[in-house]
Amino acid sequence: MKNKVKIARVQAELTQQQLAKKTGVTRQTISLIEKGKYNPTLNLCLEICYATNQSLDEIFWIPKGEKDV
Amino acid sequence: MKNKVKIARVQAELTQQQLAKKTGVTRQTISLIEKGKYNPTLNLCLEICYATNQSLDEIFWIPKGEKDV
DNA sequence: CTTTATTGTAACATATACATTACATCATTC
DNA sequence: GAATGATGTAATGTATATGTTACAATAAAG
Repeated sequence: MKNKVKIARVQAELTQQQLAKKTGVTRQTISLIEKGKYNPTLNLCLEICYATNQSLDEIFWIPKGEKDV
Repeated sequence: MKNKVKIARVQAELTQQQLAKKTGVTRQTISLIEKGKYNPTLNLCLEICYATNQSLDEIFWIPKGEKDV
């Protein structure tokens, strides 16, 4: 699960704690998602986009074939 | 959970059954997602995109403020 | 060198995404 | 008018996303 959450978060100048609060989850959840250790739900993906002012494609898109490499 | 999975599926000329097979889930899961009755994981969203040749933003984006209306 | 902020991660609990089986409805087709 | 394909949905089970609590490591700050 390669994604760009950490990049988006840093660009938005948020800590994991702050992003967690804005998105309604815990800091641990943000940490694990950044580390690629699990597979967030669409709702949470959208909340992360709103909090960082980016789109789903910008943060979460993975080209076909690059996903489970 | 408003999304455009059904529109994308019909444009790709797939039945629920065929889309389910391509994405590795059951027909019931596809049906419930189309009906907005739950909140798919990012992995499954990506599989649906690949199977229908569309992007995350095209199928799953919801503008801030329109989500939990 | 203690304090504080940020991040990683482990153990255990809970909520929910998804599977399985099954049955119903509605078209179409033979 | 039985048979078949497409879809909706309900009951129950399993896997996993997420919460809670807690501890460790690092770096900056005082």
